[in-house]
Amino acid sequence: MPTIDDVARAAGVGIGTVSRVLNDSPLVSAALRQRVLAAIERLGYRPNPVARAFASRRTHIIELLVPLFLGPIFLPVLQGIEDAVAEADYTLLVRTVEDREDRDRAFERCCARGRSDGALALWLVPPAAAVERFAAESFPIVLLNVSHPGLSSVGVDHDASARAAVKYCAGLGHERIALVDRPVDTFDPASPGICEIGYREAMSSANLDVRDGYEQKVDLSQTAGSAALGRLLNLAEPPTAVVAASDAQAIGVVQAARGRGWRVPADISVVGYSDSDYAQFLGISTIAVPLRELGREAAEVLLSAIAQPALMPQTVFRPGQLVPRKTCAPPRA
Amino acid sequence: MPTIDDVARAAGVGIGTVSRVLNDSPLVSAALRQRVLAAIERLGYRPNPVARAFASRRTHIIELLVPLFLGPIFLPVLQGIEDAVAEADYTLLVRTVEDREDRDRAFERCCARGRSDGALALWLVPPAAAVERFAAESFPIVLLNVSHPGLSSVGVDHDASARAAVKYCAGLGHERIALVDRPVDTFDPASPGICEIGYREAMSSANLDVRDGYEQKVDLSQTAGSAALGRLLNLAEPPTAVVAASDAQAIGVVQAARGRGWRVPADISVVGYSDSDYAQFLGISTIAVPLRELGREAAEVLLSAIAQPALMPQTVFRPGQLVPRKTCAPPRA
DNA sequence: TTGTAGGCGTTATCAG
DNA sequence: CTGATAACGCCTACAA
Repeated sequence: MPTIDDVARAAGVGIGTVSRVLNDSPLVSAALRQRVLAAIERLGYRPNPVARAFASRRTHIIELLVPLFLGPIFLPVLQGIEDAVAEADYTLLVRTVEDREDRDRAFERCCARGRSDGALALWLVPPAAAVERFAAESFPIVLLNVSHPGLSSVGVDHDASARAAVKYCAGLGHERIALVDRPVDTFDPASPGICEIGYREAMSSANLDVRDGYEQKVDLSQTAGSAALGRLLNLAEPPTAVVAASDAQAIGVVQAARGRGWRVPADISVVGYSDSDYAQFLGISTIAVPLRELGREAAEVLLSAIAQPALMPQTVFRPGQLVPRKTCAPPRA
Repeated sequence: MPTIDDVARAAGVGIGTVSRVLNDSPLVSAALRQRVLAAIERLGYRPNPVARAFASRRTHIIELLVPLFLGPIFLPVLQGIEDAVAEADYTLLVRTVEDREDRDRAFERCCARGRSDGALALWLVPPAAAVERFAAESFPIVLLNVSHPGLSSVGVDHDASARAAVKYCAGLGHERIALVDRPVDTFDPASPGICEIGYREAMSSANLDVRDGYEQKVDLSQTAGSAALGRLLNLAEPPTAVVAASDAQAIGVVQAARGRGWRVPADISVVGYSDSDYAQFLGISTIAVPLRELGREAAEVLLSAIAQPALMPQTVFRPGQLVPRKTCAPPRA
């Protein structure tokens, strides 16, 4: 492997010049630039990224913390991130997170200054210790679809989504509308639900009661959705419509309902969240979320934070949009 | 950020000793090790990964080349890779590939010695130029679900899968069995189909004719599956069963069939490939592929190649397994 | 505009 | 076992 020295020698210039050419510095005469470029070509020289990172203290790498529960919505988000990152000549380091321990470890390591120039955490609440370190080392981090005081974040307005879903069901004539929510912090069941505020607001402004047990708070999985519906149907006055916090939950709800002999949407209506491929295939009414755009924007915010370390934390909220399909209908008379 | 020098000074030892402690070298007395560890703790020292990589010529990073068309099967594979990689204290660098150009660029860059210690390419045929460079620089690379002479690869035995699918349909009584295949090289439609050999073998050993137009070769998408079925149904003697090279294709086939008023499986049977979540939800009969294991094994092969550069290329084949569900039935009398 | 020298934080190779 | 010291390949003043 040729080094910058070999190139310099071959081109009959100093390594400074080669370095400048490599970094598109304007401080090189056209003639020398040509000679250097030719030498690079001739030798098949490729600058060593690690050495560059070491010397410049810039890895050109962004870390991505990805929980596995994202399922089918991960790919669109990843695409969006790539869209932004590719232009900036950055590369992605991915850490997958399966449980709480993973998450903490990932956040722990991710701040290893030098490993990357910044991090993007998807659907993940950072532990307090990590947040402190980020601040202390002014390590740029952007949260996606979660927010945290003092940190940049890009996400959907969950409460607005919940309001839209409830309003839609109420508009169809439903009065007993339940919520299958998820904790803000996936790994802390005790944390508040992401949609509960919006749900309550919408219920109250539609003059509807939030009955006991109508707020289920479970994880994003299909199984959890099924279980939640089971509990809902055991209520004295079971709901006629269910607003879920993920498409997977909604699918679980639909399956559990059918398993009990309820027809969807004739006997019960269901609204999912995200508009994943599943929702499309299965015809689940849902709230579409601009996943690819979200990914792109989050990456852009992070990249600008890297470029201008003094930047204040930014917060971007995007609206979701209701997509009526086949799982919602007026309640039975 | 404290450096190794700070630690050495704080512990009253040389940096060599600190380095040895960091790398679990046995050549340190228990006493000194304790002192060093204490100093590390006290200073909150964290070794700089880039400096380490630079000095040791080991990045502890593995690159992953991921085509976007993988869809829902990417996550299980990624999990498997993580399973293996996590133990070895490696990290993943991900490059997504959307089209042929992306692929070539990804393979081009991925060999930038120093960026990573090795690469894992999923469902991707490497361009000849890249293969040459890998050989020249003895850069470790493992192909997943694709094979290439001289390179390690881990994958499913596609021909065996096709044989199993055809045999299953034939066993149900089908005689007009068509194949919706995919090119070995996704970005080269002219390359042979991954399943065609197995398909032909199975047809011939079941004494069935491969009629004109019965071998469709398209991309992995649902749309492509629909289109292929359209062509199949326009044939003078349309098939009564279709073996597909992906679940997405199979779903497309089902949708197109229903769109034409054909019932599945009453009028036409369909077998998918991979056993993705989609296939489970939608009840598509398919060939299950051990995706997570595949990912783990591929990563393991790569890690061992990194550890022992002299190792010969390895090839691992795993069988798929037929999962009967709701899209196959005997043909109409 | 260009070349030179110093430094980035570790690892690894030596003597001791 | 331990401590200097020389790489590692590149960037970046600084001097020319």
